[in-house]
Amino acid sequence: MRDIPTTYDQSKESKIYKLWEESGFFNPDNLSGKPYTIIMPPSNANGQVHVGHALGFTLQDIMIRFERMRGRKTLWLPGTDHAGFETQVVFEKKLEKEGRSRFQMTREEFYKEVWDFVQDYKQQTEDGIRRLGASTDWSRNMFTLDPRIIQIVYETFEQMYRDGLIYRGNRICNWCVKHQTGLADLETEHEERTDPLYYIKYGPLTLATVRPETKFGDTALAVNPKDTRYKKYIGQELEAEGLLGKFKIKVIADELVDKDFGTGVVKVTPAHDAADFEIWQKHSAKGGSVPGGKDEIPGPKQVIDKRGKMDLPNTKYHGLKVAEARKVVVEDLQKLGLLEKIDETYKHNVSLCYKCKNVLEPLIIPQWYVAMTKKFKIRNSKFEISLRDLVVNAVKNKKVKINPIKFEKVLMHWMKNIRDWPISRQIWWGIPIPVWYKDNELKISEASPGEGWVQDPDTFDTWFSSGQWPYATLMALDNTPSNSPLKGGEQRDSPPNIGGARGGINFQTFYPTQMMETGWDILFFWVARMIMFGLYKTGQVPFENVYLHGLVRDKDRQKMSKSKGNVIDPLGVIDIYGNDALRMALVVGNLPGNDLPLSEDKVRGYRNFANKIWNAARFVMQNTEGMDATAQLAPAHKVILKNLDKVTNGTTKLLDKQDLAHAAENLYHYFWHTFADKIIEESKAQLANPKTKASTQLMLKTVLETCLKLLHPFVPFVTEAAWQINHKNLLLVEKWPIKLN
RNA sequence: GGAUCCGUAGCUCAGUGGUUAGAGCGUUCGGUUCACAUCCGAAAGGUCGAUGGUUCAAGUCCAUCCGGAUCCACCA
Repeated sequence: MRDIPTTYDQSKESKIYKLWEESGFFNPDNLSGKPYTIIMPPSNANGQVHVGHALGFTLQDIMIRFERMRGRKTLWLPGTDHAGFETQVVFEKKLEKEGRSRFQMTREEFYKEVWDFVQDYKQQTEDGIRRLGASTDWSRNMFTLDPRIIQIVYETFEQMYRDGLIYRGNRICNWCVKHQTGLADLETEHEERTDPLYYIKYGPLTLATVRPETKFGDTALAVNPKDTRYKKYIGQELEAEGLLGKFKIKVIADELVDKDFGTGVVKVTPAHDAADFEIWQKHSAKGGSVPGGKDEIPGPKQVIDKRGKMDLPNTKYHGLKVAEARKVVVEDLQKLGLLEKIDETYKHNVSLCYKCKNVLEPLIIPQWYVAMTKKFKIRNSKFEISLRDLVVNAVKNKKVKINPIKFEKVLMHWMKNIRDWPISRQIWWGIPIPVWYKDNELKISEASPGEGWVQDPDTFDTWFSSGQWPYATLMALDNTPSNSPLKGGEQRDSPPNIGGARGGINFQTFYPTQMMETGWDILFFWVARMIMFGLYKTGQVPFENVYLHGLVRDKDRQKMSKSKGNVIDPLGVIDIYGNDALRMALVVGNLPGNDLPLSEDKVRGYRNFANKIWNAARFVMQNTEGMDATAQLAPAHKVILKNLDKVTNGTTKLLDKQDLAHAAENLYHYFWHTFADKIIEESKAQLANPKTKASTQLMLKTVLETCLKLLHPFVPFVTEAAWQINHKNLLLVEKWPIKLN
């Protein structure tokens, strides 16, 4: 009998990984067949590898290993993300703890420190990806700040600018006073609060507001045109008593005003309220957005600055924070008899910064925007379409299929109501916007176009660059010489590149990719933008399928968080229970789009399964030594193999349907409760009988090896370890058992 | 305000309109040195959220309601 340990030793996993990696089979250059590509969502290089990473890696690795065994030229391209705002927030927290602040540093100092911080985590993340067993092609590893990537991002920016799809707009944005940057709507949260609603007298009228401190920025009062109570005031200029003496204010009519809110009169403060900004645009030629709009009211009057303090020089309110100013203003209004009443029960939604949860201050700050609904002409065609509709059509026509399908609806609904996307951020950690200004001129250029030019101080929203990831990575690998003179500051006069993307062998071979596997929480942030950029830049979708996984929660369905102390460290788990155990725990019972509760018990259960595989293999190998490979199968054993074919077919079908959870569960069940509990148990007597021995041996060996192959994508380590006992080649590239008929 | 999803065993969830509604974990009982410190066998446990409808047939389709979750959103 061969001496095989009775327990699967998971400490050998790193050796197995090394064996795979050094074999070269992670690299599609060493594989043949039809390409199958997954671009890994680049992991944020600003923290430890967490169990959410482990989930994504596991699902992607299963798909990749399955397709590789099925004979496809599989590329799984790994990468890490500088993660602009996310990383800057993490880093600023760290500075805060050290009693420092970015506002005491130069931009260069800050950038360098963050760079080193990120490089450190980048290394840790890449180690984590290896330890989690991901069969990625490390020769094609990518980082979002790779100069080749940045180059491509700049080219896209330039193209879109020339197509009129990118513009600089001076309009109201979500401003985070703490982080000192504008944010997209997606980066805001809404919270219902009960705040006092103040009824304030404006001459003969009374209006209700939750923000009395912004009254200094009022440029009009507005009522609903159908409101008979106020008809006589429309168009009138009222004289009113205010905190800074008498003032005049015009009354206008707008449908947006709700007759039933408060008194039916609202103040219009375009500099500090998004709805008011819109009213101003409608009622002013200078508002710009409505051609031929009536020039009824003055423009926005800013009374709050970027730090969230009152900007009213030479008044008692100047320099007060908004919250303090509100108190003082209310007191003063009361003293002057201008405060009619306070409704303390008013409930409304406030917008918060999704990171620091501070109330956002709507401010007018110039930002760069992507025009989502504006039509543009596709190159070499008369066809006009908007970026939004590129995405909508691709999803509608199933050029991109989303699993689970309900997210197609969710995406469509979001796209339908989409507004222009602000892509500039007032942060330092990120890709600088390649725009330079001089007097009233603007040039797109990576480097300074010359004397007197000043660069736009902003950086890109991370999603503007990561949204280009699928083609950018592949094009960067090809490192096709760029025809963009961005570096020199000259303007290119070439048409947009739609449908005629440049690209070398990597791009041509692997684009469009087959699968994008990521979390549903970044469907809008990332997936939608990738589809958009992909179609715009290359004329093709970036991926044919999207698989969206959910959030890994603790055993009580709680979100994992450091403060709750319920965070599961995947690397710690695999040290104790092994990689395969964690992988099974992450995949069984995990349907796309659903959150997954994970417990140590569950992992332990699958550790037992890994050991079961090991021991079944041990039993079969010990009992099939020197077997007669030409033996005839007994009819009973043929039946067993026939049933095994059903398992093979079932697994293949489920994997084709992207139903990894059931594929894993069925295999688990078959292997343990059919193969181990029944087939092996019954084989013991047959092995002891010389008449049935040979057939039994052949049957056992066939079932075992088929199972090892079928199980390999799910539990690659233990299956490879078992396989290696008797084979010189790697299970990694064994042929997938195909029994479909 | 708009939208989406979910209510099935103690827990987590499966369940193409068709026998007796399943799995894993947990629970209870029994057995095990013979591949398996990580084993095996068996059992208990369900008016499938409620009501009504379509159908020969409904956990499954439709409507309404109740309960829960989530996403989006410029109403002061």
